[in-house]
Amino acid sequence: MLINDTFENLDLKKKNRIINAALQEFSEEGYERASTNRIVKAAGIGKGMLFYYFQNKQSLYHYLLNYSLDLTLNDFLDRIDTSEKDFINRMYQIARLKVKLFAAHPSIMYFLSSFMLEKEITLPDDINEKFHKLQTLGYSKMYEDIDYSLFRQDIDPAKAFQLIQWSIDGYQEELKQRLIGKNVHSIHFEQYWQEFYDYLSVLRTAFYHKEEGKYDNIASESSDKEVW
Amino acid sequence: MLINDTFENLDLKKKNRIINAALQEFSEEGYERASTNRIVKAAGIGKGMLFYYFQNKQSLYHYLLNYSLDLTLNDFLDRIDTSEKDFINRMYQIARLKVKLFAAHPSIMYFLSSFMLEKEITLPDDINEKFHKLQTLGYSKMYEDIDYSLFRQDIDPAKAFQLIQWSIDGYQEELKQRLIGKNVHSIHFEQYWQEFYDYLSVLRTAFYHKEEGKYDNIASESSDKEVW
DNA sequence: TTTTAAGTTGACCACCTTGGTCTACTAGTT
DNA sequence: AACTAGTAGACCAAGGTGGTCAACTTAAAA
Repeated sequence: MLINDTFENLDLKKKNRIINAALQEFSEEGYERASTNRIVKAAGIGKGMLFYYFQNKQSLYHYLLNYSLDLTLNDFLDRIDTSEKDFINRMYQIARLKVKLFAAHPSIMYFLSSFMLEKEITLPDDINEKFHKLQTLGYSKMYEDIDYSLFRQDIDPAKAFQLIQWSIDGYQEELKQRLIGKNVHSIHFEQYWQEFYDYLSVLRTAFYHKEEGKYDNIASESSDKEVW
Repeated sequence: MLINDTFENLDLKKKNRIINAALQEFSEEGYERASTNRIVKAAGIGKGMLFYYFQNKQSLYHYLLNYSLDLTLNDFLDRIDTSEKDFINRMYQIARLKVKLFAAHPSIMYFLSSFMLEKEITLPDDINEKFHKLQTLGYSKMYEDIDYSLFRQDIDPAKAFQLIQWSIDGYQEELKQRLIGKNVHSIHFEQYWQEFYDYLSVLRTAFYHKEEGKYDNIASESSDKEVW
């Protein structure tokens, strides 16, 4: 992946400039159309250096992918608290982590999305394995140890799972569209979390059986100090 | 758009070969990256002919877009029956029309999806107007004249609308993923409509207030003779 | 101070693809 | 025979590609 450790020992600002320039180029253009010329230009380094750090374009791509997967594991999956047995609460928690991750590392998230759309990419075994392990882990972190007894008894819980999942995905997707182009720092996330919370309340009413007053306060992690 | 009517008077098979080759190329590659060389090759015509029919690449694109919008209006929007006041039934009807359209003209649907993702496209006024009229019409065909009284009274109908909408979109998206690469004629649509129907039943149970037995048979258009 | 080595640059290369033109050709009609 | 609409594809200048390499700078070692 890397020719030597020159790149890893680089000044952190420079290193990040290069990584971000590359992530952005690859996610906007896809692997094939991505231009190493534009990458070095955006990163503010000479063309030669890129190929001094990385053997070729492909190595660079693999490096970025590996880097992104590691970050997803550490900053997202490993932080999901599976002791939360309420499915809707679990989803709420995951949504917050997702948004947090997106706000902190947007270019990485865009890069991973674009990677998922690539068709003709072949990966070295180790990265491929890492990727699939992550997928499996993600799946279990979402669905394992859920308390089925909360669901209405006249509804198939598996179907309820799916419908709730799709609803949340739909909301997130729409929110993404609505926020496109806005400056991340100018967004008042509170307001959107409130809106999201309202939708979750409706889902609770619709899919759980009634237990008056039990879930008035959904945000168990309300000790959060961040704005979003 | 067209230089003269030579293209419209073309042998229908040839005309469709060209249209489909172009639709496919544009949807797979996007406007900029699409190659007129590949289009003529796939269509089995000489390079010269494309520019004999169309002034340039842009004219061709505009022609295709106009063509696709017309078809969407005639084969989809105009066929939505707004006398159906039940939101879930309306959505069911729309889903069937969508799938029908997709099966009959997949390349057009892919083309329109890809067009929606284009960022730097500017359209001539007439096409732009047609596009926006279609959007408005589509919106009203989906949400106009819906019977709110069917919804549970402890749930905000606007939110229920959205959640049902997102659920259906989610199902369709997942189905698309599952069916990717399969031969369209080998698919047993019956089975998927049944599955879809089951999800809609759940949504009905969750979001409508109880009226025993009233909606056992959702498919009012069960006189359909088609396989799907 | 001199030598060596690591880090860095961008001009350069051979190659490929692009949208569009134009000459030459065919086939059918007058 | 003359004309014309339809057709093909070689050709063009322009511009981009991933990758190389000789030349240069900087800094540490001897």
